[in-house]
Amino acid sequence: MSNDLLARFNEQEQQRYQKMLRLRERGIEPYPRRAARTHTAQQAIDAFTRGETVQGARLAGRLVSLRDMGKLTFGHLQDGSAKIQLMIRKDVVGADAYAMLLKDFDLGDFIGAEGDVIKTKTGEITLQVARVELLAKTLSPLPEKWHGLKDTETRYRQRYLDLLSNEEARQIFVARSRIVSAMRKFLDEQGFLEVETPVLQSLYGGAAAEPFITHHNKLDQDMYLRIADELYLKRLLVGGFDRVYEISKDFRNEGIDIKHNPEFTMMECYQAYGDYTTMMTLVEGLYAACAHAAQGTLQISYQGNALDLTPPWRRATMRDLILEACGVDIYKETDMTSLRARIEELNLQVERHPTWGKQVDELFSTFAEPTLIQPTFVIDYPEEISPLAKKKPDNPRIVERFEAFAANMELGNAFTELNDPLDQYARFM
RNA sequence: GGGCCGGUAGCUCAAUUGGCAGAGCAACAGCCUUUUAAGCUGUGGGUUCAGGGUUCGAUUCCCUGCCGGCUCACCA
Repeated sequence: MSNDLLARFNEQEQQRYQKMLRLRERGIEPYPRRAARTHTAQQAIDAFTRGETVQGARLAGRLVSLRDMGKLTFGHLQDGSAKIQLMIRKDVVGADAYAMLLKDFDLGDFIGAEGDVIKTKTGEITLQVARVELLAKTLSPLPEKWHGLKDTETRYRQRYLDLLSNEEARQIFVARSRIVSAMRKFLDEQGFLEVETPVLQSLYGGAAAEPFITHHNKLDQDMYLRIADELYLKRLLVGGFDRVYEISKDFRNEGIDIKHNPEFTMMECYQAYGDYTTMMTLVEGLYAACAHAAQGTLQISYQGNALDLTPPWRRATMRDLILEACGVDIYKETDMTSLRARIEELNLQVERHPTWGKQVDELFSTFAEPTLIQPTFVIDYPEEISPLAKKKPDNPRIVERFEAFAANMELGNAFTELNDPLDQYARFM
């Protein structure tokens, strides 16, 4: 090791380095090539719980706690599946191995442990260790065990530390993976074809957001990272596919907060020959499948709210929701003058907007949206704020569009696609 | 981008009016055969985010910058 690198080590890293050298001097390779393992921690626990006798199980993972009681030591080993207690007795593993464990192993080291699964007198399922081995010596100490890692910068920039010390972070990764996989399975079974469309686009569209700009050197041309997949997916319908979807990373050069990230994942799907009621059925079924996969139930708890995702979800028109929430009937106040008059008559505290459609949307988000806790399809939006949706047959000011809400959060957006080229042309003139 | 708050030991946090920079966990040396935030005794560990200013003296007050949190705007 160069002196440069050694000098950068802090006290604890120096100590761990010395332990590693000691192990090597005794002929123990601190970084062996592979580890034989017969069970993950979860598999060992599950097998024992089922009543099976688990003997000579070989586990591998990080040593995450150690409680030395003299001739007996307890600890925990954590692998990708779970955490399991280790019980290490000096008289079982032998004096040399026991001393090595206590002197030269550190929290955070990857170790292999072989033994029988038992239950201690406090009832915890535990590996009674007959043999331990080092799988990889770590030089950096782990974050503190009790308070855990809280510094947000470290949690985000060194996500591996967050995963190691915060169980919730692990759970979120697992839930996310199950959700994405349930989404694929559900859509595949419904006859959708998964596709990938361009991330680098010469013209961006499908949403109203600032793009990230990059440059193609050989073409000497600026390109944009996509802000949405919509336009390319629709072209696949034109090309003859009836049902397509894409799970994609998209990029928006906008503000960052708890619900917004410049780089984010979304799913878009398009289905021919149906309308927005078809999509509502699809969406509630999709959420139900994802919730079942991630939580095993459709009764979920989110930020203090008990949510029931069981289909069918409530459907309510934007008009009725606004009327209930603040007493304005947007089907009566159909122009800016009468809408403003009604708002002033009721003395509503609401931000002003230049057009009727935007003013209606503002009334909705100010008064109606906060009331939407249980899953709800808000249907029938103003045409002005939905330029790609088909108009209602009986009301040209309103289009067949919905947004799904739950726990005051938007879950999705869809509409009966406008496929009349003359109407579409007229709307952009 | 605006406003407010913050950055101190490996981690989580203290530090009175500007006056020797501390605790718990982690680490190190010990004791302990049923612990699980184990317990007990002892020890070491600091460029107080960076740079500048005021002062006899700055973690503390002022300025600039960097990074983060909350919030408003934008966006989904």
